[in-house]
Amino acid sequence: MARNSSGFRREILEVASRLFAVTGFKGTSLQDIAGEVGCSKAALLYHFDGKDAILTELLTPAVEALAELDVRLAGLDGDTAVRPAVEGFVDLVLRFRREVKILYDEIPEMLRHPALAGVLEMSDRLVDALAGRTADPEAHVAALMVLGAVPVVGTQPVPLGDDELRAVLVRRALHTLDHDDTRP
Amino acid sequence: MARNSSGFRREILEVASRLFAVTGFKGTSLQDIAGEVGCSKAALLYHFDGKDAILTELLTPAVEALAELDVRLAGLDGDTAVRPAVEGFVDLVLRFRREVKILYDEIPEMLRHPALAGVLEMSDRLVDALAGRTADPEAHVAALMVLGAVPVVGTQPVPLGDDELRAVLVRRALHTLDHDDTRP
DNA sequence: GTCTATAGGAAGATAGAC
DNA sequence: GTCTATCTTCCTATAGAC
Repeated sequence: MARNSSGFRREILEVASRLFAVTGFKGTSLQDIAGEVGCSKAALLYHFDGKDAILTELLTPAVEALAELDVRLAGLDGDTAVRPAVEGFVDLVLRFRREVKILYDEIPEMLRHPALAGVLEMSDRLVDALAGRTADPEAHVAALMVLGAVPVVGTQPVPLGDDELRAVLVRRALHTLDHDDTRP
Repeated sequence: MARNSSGFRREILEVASRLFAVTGFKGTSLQDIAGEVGCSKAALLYHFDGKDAILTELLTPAVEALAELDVRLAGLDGDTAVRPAVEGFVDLVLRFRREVKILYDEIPEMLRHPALAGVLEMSDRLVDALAGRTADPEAHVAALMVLGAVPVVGTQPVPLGDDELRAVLVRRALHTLDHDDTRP
């Protein structure tokens, strides 16, 4: 036959990974995967113990790589941890883009909701403004960083009052964008 | 009676908002909301035209505020847009924390999946390493910013090759953390 | 190994009693 | 206005034929 068992497994994982990254885990049904692969739901469930098992097999390498980074950093004190942490984290994210997208693309999935019409376009223009309306790729990257950074900090518990948090966030975002405040 | 119509509507919105922010939109059923409010699904659907209508009413103020910022920034050229963009964005996120959480907390919902066991704890330790293992709140904020920034950039289309993107990301992340590379 | 058929359940939404 | 009961649809997962 054209595809052996393990080849079929890999094909299922490949399709599932792509669909999960686009429509989210919950937003993707076995039907969707089966349709794309060109087989039945039952065939999927012969090769995997369930939808969860597919996700688990998909994410395990990335989680293991994170665990390795975790161990590596545990041995480093204070300042010496910063650079390895940054490099390790960046490498991890870039290496497992697809897997990270599975986590994060529940957001674009939500952004397709009618209630959020136009938000994507406004975000693009916001990034443009944050980048100082230049075509410089590095400014664009820095602007995207701010776009991702602020919501995470804003929705996470932080040991700061609201006014203080606002001031710190604005200052550090401007710093990231190389627009440090020089006013008195 | 104890609660009038509009009071009931507000209570439904309040409960829905909280549940959406914790378990995500798709992860929260009308049953869940009704149970928490202490009424039936039918009662919910008497006051709202459906689950989507609840979400829409919940997110509309935040989307409108974003639209206002969008208009305000459209009139500003180049560099002059950066600071208002940063301040406007930070204010927006902090003012609509709950709504932003509804978008972003599809992720923590996923992080509860067995395949991702331990990832939250490892993330906490990663933030600690990124912050240089200090108790300084600003360093902690900067570390959280990097944690949020890198995945967004890594999963977004950027006009850079992989090696270049890695280099830019590492450099700017270190810059955000005040650990700029001073090596030759 | 892969299929069809179906069980079994949960979701959103509706109908009609009160 | 709010309820119970029900409808429809979609989901995951299983059983058994081929």
